[in-house]
Amino acid sequence: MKIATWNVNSVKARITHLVDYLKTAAPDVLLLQEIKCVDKEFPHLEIEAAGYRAAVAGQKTYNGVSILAKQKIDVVVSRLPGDTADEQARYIEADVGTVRVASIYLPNGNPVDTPKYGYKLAWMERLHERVRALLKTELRVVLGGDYNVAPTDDDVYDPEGWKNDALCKPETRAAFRKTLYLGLTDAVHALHPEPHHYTYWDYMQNRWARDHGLRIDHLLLSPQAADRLTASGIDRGPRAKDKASDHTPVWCEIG
DNA sequence: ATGGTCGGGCTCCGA
Repeated sequence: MKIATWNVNSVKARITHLVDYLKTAAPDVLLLQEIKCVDKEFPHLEIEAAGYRAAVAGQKTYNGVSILAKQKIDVVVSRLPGDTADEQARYIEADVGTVRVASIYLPNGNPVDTPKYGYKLAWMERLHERVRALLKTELRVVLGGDYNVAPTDDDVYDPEGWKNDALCKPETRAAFRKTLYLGLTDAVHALHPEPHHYTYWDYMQNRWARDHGLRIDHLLLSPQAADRLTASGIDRGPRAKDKASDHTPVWCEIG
């Protein structure tokens, strides 16, 4: 089973690229972030024509996550548990076949001297509790998404320039490690430990052409999923296109 | 220190 994650930066603006990706990469499951539309505006017709079903947790203008799959999707939750007052659509979790998957759009957190950073850290603590509960189930779990965390300096083209950014700050990395060390496996890092494999390149300053990127999109696997991990990678193709998202898909294969 | 680029929805916000 091939499971991929992609922050598309507007599913409507990216529908042609998205359908191209489904046809060429043919993932069994695709986790989307930043779809930037409400449920009723989601391009279901195009997705179905490509042979996929969709579960959507939409939101107007910002955020929004989705799960696409060739087979049936049984949604478990459409918001991250732990704060019923939080309306932001950044988490959807479902069973697809024998795998529990989640599409995660972790808050960016910048600027760090505003409540946005506190929201990020609080959200990460809620995610930690959700992961703890998921690991107790002993299911095959694949948590994919835009984590807005570059786990180490190896994941950043210019660590010194980014050291005070919400994606790289020590508190951010500590919170990420705390959840990882519950027993999750980073599917790309496990098979490709070399530094400087990026998943995101800012639109500004010609960063894609210069490979000035960061690795902030991850697929985190429970032990039961990691035992079956056979391959993983970053597919740079979609980022090279005209009118690309600023992120590119990350994938893994669960045997 | 500034401004560089996108998408959405509207003349600015979030990334």
